[in-house]
Amino acid sequence: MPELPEVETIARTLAGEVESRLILGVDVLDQSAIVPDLDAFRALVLGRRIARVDRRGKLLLLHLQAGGGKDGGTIAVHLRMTGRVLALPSTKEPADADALSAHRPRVILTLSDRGQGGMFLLFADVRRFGRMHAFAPGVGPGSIDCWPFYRDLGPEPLLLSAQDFRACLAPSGQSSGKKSRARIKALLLNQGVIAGIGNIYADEALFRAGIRPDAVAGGLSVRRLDRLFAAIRSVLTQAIAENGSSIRDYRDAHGDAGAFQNHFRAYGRGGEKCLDCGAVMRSMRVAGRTSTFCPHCQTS
DNA sequence: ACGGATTCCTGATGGC
DNA sequence: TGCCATCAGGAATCCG
Repeated sequence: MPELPEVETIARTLAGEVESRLILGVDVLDQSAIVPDLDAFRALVLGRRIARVDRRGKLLLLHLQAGGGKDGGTIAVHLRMTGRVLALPSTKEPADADALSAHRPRVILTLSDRGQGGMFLLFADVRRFGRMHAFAPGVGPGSIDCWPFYRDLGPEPLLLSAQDFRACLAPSGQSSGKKSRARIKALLLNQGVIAGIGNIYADEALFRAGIRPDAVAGGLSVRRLDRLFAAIRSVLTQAIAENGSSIRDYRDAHGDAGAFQNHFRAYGRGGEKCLDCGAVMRSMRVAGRTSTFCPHCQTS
């Protein structure tokens, strides 16, 4: 599933292929893939230039430019489970059509020639959970800054101090004085608390920090939270260096798989032996997700 | 108000 | 071999 390292890898591999190109064509093969509706989406992106590609949390962001270099709004792609964004060079041959449809695209953007031939940007997604959102420039209704999911995203884990990490896990507005019973894994998966962590990297970070996924976050010591923060940074950094984790569907913009799945120590290892102590790894459901941990190495 | 459960989707997988 | 139930999960939404 595309989490922070996967989306970062897609952004990096996509940037070199599409930056500075104009969007000349918008083909929507599945209208449920886009927000807003077809006419509005087309009006927001057609003729715009892709100025820059980057990422915020698990969102892939295409920053657009209008005529005269003015802000042209943003395309935000959320890949959810099985989404892919691919850059495919145009060959100007009739075979192009077959090559594109083999990827089962939901949306195809036809991009301008930059001197080395044209390019297609494909959004494909077998499970159809993902979305491609188009936003108007500036702030105000219809701009990305007013999209609640984007506006309320928590901080980037790789641009955060240990102290700020502890602060964002602390329950906000505890006016009643009641202690939160939220599980640590539920908080890590909550994009409004911290952005970009999904099931894979939550399990991997908790394993490396020696903390059970069902531990109550409010009961963890400062020392253990600092250890968790270090584990999150370490696992995300390593995963980016390995171009992400490809379990089944994930590919970068060139269609290449990542390699961090070969370094999993917790995710998907239920019933197998712990690589640290040899105990049998357990799986349980926490925050609605399968969560795998070592009952010996990880504690509440 | 908080936190858990459900829903949306389709392909892979396992049991019989 | 074929069929059917089960599972995977991010985030919106529903519910106790």
